[in-house]
Formats: sequence, C-alpha cells, structure tokens
Amino acid sequence: MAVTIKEIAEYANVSRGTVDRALHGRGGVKPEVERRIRAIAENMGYKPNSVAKALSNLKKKMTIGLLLPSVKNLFFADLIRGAMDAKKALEDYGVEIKLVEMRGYDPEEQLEKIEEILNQKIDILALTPFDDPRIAKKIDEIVKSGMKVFTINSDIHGTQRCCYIGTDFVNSGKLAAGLIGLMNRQAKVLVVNGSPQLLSQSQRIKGFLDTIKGRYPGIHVVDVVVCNENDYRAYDLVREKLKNNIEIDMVYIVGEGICGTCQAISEFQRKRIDVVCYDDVAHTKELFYEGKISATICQQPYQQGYHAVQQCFNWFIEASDQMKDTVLLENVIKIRESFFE
Amino acid sequence: MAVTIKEIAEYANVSRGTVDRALHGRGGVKPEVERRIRAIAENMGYKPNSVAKALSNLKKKMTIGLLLPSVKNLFFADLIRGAMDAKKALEDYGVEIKLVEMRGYDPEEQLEKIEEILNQKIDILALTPFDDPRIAKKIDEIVKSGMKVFTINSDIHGTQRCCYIGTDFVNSGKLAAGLIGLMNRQAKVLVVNGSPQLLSQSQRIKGFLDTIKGRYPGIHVVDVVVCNENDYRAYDLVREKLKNNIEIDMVYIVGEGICGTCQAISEFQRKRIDVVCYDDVAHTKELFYEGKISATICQQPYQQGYHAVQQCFNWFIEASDQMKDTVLLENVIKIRESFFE
DNA sequence: TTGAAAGCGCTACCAA
DNA sequence: TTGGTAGCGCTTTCAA
Repeated sequence: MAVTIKEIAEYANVSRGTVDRALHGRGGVKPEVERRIRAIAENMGYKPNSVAKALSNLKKKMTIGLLLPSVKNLFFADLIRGAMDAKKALEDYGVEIKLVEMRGYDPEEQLEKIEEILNQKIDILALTPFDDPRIAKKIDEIVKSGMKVFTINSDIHGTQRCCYIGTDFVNSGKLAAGLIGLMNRQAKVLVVNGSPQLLSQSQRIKGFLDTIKGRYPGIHVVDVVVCNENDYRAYDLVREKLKNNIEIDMVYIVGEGICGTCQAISEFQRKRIDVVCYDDVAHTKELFYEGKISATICQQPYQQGYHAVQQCFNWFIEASDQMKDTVLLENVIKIRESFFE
Repeated sequence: MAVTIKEIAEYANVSRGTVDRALHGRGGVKPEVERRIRAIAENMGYKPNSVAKALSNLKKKMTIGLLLPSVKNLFFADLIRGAMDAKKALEDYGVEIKLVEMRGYDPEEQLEKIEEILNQKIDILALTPFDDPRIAKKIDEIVKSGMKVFTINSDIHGTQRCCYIGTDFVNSGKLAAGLIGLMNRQAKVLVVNGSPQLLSQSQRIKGFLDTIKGRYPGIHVVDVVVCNENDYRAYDLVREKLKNNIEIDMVYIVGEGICGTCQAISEFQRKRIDVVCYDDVAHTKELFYEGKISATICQQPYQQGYHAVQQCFNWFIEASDQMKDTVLLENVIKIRESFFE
C-alpha cells in the first residue's frame, strides 16, 4: 500500500492538515516544519492518491468553455463527439462542458463569441483560434486574468496559451508529397488550395513543396488554384486546368472543394488521375468507393476532442511545472481498403 | 450535482447500506423493498460515482498477469511500454501487473508459463495465445474456474475469453494490396512469408489475395517464399527469386525477415523494387531512410498494451452485460515522411 | 432483513 | 502557526 498523508503525519508528529498545507505550500506553516515534512514525504516516497483527491474535490465542478467553428461542419462534429465522450468519462470527476459554436472564419465574430462564452462562468477556455493578431491579443488578456486557455486543431503562435492539441500541418503536407511520390515519381500535379490565408493550408503547402524539392525532383507542380473552400468554384477551376494542361495526372487538394474537384475529374475521361486530399468527411467514403480518391490524410478529429478535454482536466487538477505544451495527433493515411472490407 | 445513494436512502426511508445492497443485488433485502428502491433509483436517474467507488475499493488491489512472447522482441517491448504506462495511470486505483515473458512459439512452453503466472495470485490473465487447441482448452478451464482472460495482439477462436485487444489481420493484408495497387497496378509481386502456421500471417495473405483478385486483377503474384522468420533465409530466398524472375518489381513481406529481404534487394541493382512490410521495429526507420522500404503497416503495439490494461480494469470494476468483446486498433500506414522531417 | 457507522485518502474550515 | 474534524460517495462490517 502506498504512503498516505496520515502516515506522514504520524511519523512527523503533526496533524494531517499541517502535512497537507506543507506539501502544497498553502502557507501558514513554520518554514522549518515545512522543510522537515517535505523531507520526510520525499523520503517515504509519498505520491498523492489522485482518486482520493478527486473525490475530495468533487464539489468544485470544472467547466470547460469550448468554442469551435463547427456549425454545419462534419469534421468538428467528430471532434465534438470526442470531447463529449471524454466528458462522459470524466463526469464523475465533476467535468462539465459549455459548447459555443460559430460558423466561418471571421475574427471579429470570434471575438464576440469569446466574450459570450466567458460570461458563462467557465474555468477553462478551449478554442480553435483564427490566426489573427486581435485573437492573439485577446487570448493573452484572458491568460493574464488567470484563466487557462487551450488551442485545438489550430494553434496561434506567440501567445501564452497552455497547450495545443492538434496535428502538425507541415508534416501532413510532407506526407502528401510522399504519397504522390510513391504513386508516381514523375507526377504532374495540380494543387487545389482552399484558402491561402488559413495557416493550416499554407503550412501544408510549405511541407509539400519542401519535400518535393528535396526528395522528389521528378514531380512537377503544374499549377496552384484557389477555390475559396467552394465546391462549385473548385469544379470550374479544375475543369479548366485539366482541359488546358493535359499532362496533369495527379491532383492534390489542400482544403475543401473535394467533391467539386472529383466531379470535374470524373467528367474528364482522357486519362487516370489520382487524387490526394485531407480528412474523412461528408462524401469521402463514397468517393473512395467510386475510385475517385486514392488517398486521404486524416487529422483524427475525434481524438483531438477527446485529448483536448483530457488535457484541460489534467491541467486543472495539477498544473505542475512540466505539463505538455503540445499534444500532437498523428496524421493518418487512409486508402480505399481502410474503409471497405 | 448527481444523485447519490444517500439521497435515494432518504427518499426511500431506508439506510444507505440497504440501498447499496438492493442496487447491487447483494442479497439480504426483502424482494419487495428491493424492487421499490430499484424503481426509485431508476426514477431519480441514479448513476454510481466511479471515483467514490474506486476510493472505497482501494484496499482490494487488482493484479493483472501479463504473459507475452516478448523476450528480445522490440514489438512487444513497445506493447509492454504501453501496458506499463496504463498501469501508472491506474496505479491510484490499485492496479498491479505481473509480467511473465517467454520466447518463441512453442505451445507446450506457453502452457508451462501459464501455470507459472497462475501461481502468482493474479486476478486477471492477459496473454498473447498461440493458436493451438491445447492453449484454447487451457483458457476455457481458467475461465471456468472464475478468472477473466483477455487476449492481446492475437486472438484464439472458440474460447470463452472476455475480450480481444489487437488488430484485424485480414484488413492489414487488404491494406497491403491497396498500397501496392496505388504504387503499381501491374505490379509483379514476390511474397515473403515468415511462418505460414501463424494465424496472423495466413490471415494477412488471405486479405491480400482476396483484394488483389477482386480489385487489382493486373497485379500478379510471382511467387511466395517462406523464410521461417529468419533474415538469412530471407536473404537467400529473395536473392535467388530476384535472379530468376527479373519481372519482380514489388516485394510484400508478411512477417519477419525484413532486413534480409532488403539486403538482397539492394544488392540486386537491375531495377527499382518497392517493399511493403509490417510494423515499425529494429531497423525499420533506417531502412526507410535509405529508401529500401516504401510503406509499412503498423499494429500500434503501444496502444494495444495500453488498451489491454484499460480493458482489464474496466471489466474488473464492473463486468456489465455489454462490455466490449473486441477492441480493434487501426492498422496505420506509414511512409518515409511519417518518420522524417 | 435492516440500520448504523467506520473507513478509503485528501481537502477545507474552524477553533485554538 | 497548528490541530481537529467534517465531509466527498461508496463499500463493508457489526449489531440489532
């Protein structure tokens, strides 16, 4: 049986209360006594029992404010599912979640939503921040006011946030390059970018181009088009590019616009064109089934949600010196056989 | 705040002890009273608090006997790491692990080791069973004696084991076929089998062949060789096959023998040959770095170990009717860029 | 068949 | 600056 506070108290000839105060530096203990108790605890190999601690702290609920750009977004629906499952697993510890959803990528709107969620008596803020200096500033204000802030799925640099839970976008770009390299070392690639101003996508493209330059010099990027995350725009753009650049045999879709792109490709009957894209959403499975996508690189949204809540909880119960600054979920490559028997 | 036993007791005008006995069917409660208490609990939406329960049960340690063919095996070293991390996370709940390691695949030896581990006062047995009727019989005996048995990494059919934690080997064979199909729809494949009598490998080959037949008719299996999990044997066999079958441009390694196979290939200078294999062990990373492997399909050993301990714990604290019969870890595809920046 | 009460290990509050 | 004690929710034991 592990060492308990009670045992330390007996050994040190003080009360359990004093031991508790000493070990947690709550003050009100004579420095000399505190040192002695600390030494004894160290010596006996004391490790607080987290279950007892949790039970004792049950009264204090911990509420996580979760702010996500998730309206009508299947990726974030998965993420929320993960968060809610984690919440269920931690319910007995008193964990609660207040979810605020928004749509689109407007920093001003996000600032408003942040205010809204802060008004709901939360203990921790977890959000997917937009890459904007106003948001960064707001986050630092919140942290300064004493609240912990966690970033999910997308990080924001130069702030005092506690921890980022998400993937490495540069790496996911490299993976795309590697997959294309495996399929065809002489590939002629059309890149379909969703929105260049999104950090995630620019990082992917950076990783992609770096890897091609360094390791697959035979691969040629024919063109890069921007579809503004819109399927119809993607459809038009890809159709035109395919018509005018018959050498294209590979399409790399960096953001949304997957359905539109695939539609344009399947109408273009001249040759086989492989598609590499991201995530597993809406029609991904169907497109694999029809052979329109060759590979997709997934961000594990469910895991992101689950781990985010888990991390918030960990920080809440003990914000020790060496907590994780980053929890990186692996980029998972999926092919047709990942989905079908 | 959630409903507690105390509240139910007050409402029902009985003591907390009676409520506990009634809800858990511990006996010694008048059937009529028990029904009434049950109804009230149901009505109030009672859900026992797992933290309090755990604290209360702290005295009873739970010891998992873990029997693995892990001597000098890096794959299982990872698995053990996962199990130990899970144990550390559950230490405060009183979880202990007794590890017994063995080497090789001899059922008789495994029977002995099972006896050895049973003598150590364990509450639960978790093992990687060999696919042998004697082992199956032994497992059923153990289960009949009242102990729960879990299978890790490799299942054994037709037994009363509680839960299998591992991957789907048929699927991992299908994935190999899919990857090869992406790289070259006309591939001429040499299959290097480790040991045909291992269920895992025969299942992989089954999945592989099924998928090729159904979906990649252009792929041709030139030959299947058996290297008995031995690198030197693999080296000899592959070297000879490459010499005599110059059309081979793809090698699918189903079990061990990766280093030997790669060595033979790199000595064979005539053309580019892609390699698809399993797991991430010993020299995998190095071989990727040198470009000798194109893709590997990983079983997530760490996760297997972690989830195994977690599942044992879940079953131990409440063996409800609908526990999971299987925990399937995903087969994870890795390529060069999964390992290097 | 039931009630009462003593823990499990930790926190927090009040009194000294 | 300390000690004492009452919980947190559940289990278990002893008496009644």
